[in-house]
Amino acid sequence: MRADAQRNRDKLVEMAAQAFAADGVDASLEEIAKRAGVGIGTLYRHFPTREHLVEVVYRREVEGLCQAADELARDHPADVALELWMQRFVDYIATKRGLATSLRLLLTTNSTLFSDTSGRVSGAMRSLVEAAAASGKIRPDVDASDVMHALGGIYSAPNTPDWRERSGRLVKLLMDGLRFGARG
Amino acid sequence: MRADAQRNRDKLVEMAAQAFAADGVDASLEEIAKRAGVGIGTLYRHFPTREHLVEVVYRREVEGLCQAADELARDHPADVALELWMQRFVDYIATKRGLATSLRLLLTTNSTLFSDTSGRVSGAMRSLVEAAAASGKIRPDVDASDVMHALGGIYSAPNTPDWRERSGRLVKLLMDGLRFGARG
DNA sequence: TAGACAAACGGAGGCGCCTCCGTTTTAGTG
DNA sequence: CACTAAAACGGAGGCGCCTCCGTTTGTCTA
Repeated sequence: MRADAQRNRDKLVEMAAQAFAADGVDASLEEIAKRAGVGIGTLYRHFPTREHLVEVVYRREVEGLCQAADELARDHPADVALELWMQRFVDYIATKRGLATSLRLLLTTNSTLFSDTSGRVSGAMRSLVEAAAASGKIRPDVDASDVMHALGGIYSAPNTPDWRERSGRLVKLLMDGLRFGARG
Repeated sequence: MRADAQRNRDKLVEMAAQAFAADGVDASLEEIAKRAGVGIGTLYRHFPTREHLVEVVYRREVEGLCQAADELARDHPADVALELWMQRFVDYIATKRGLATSLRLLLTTNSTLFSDTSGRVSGAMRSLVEAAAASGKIRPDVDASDVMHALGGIYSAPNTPDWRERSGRLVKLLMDGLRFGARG
């Protein structure tokens, strides 16, 4: 791929991520192209349909989330890393919710998308939880899938305006529970 | 509702059914309005979104299918009625397949749609099967849900060009199996 | 039957989608 | 460097979506 093509593609994905986050999946593609500083034709060459673009943005989101797990684990104590990551997980769910309509269509078409991403995310959570348990920062008798399950509450809430705040409190509460009775 | 409004609404649904069958859910709404002899504004007043129109067309399709069961039962021997109805069921699946994308969205939004329609359809099949079994035209040791299950094959085939022919043969084969060992 | 008014009609206009193709840029070659 | 072919760019144009509002029609009352 030519250097300019790569640059434009990256810029398009970047702008699309912002636009989808701000305006939902129905954000104007022409606006996205304009903000990326390219013509609409260029956008369509890279991404033949809106769904293609949504998928790339979504995979990028998942990628960022998983990469953050590694960085947080490197830069913070294990329990703090877990908490920060879960707060970021809330953001991820928010964007996933925004992309839901398109994702539903994608998931029925491209079945690898779901298995790819859900595997990656739960893997990231697992390693954070196990590291925290091993270091004694949280109680040892918890399983990563239990924690994931406990986070399930953030899915259920409708799009209330205070959803983010409530989800943040849910994470803190969960962390308190996890730290209770820890060795460290 | 004013008489002219009712007339226009009926005409719109009629034309929409034809258009969706011919061109899929992406059929032009402006074309549908034109063929119904009304302006595009009238279409949008009756059906604020494409999905509203799809839902009404779909319910109408289900309605017609269930009503056909009664009529066929009245006008034909029980086994013939069952066979004719299953042939019509194939058409129904074909249109349902065509509307699939929109229906998927509708089903997640309006949960009564699925329970309403699938209940009605399986009820119609049940009464046809039971009547045929009771009259001795087909073997008595079959359950309506088994027959429905046997028809499952018509779902699986991708949109091959000969799908309709193959489904028709499937129905005939199934009927032969049902008639085998019947009293009458 | 005339008159009034609520309800329905219809299409112009503005916007986004997407295709198509002439123009520009890049990377490789002599 | 100059040249060239391949690749990428960009935006005009055509089409469908949907809203908005001035016009028409049906229905009810006197």
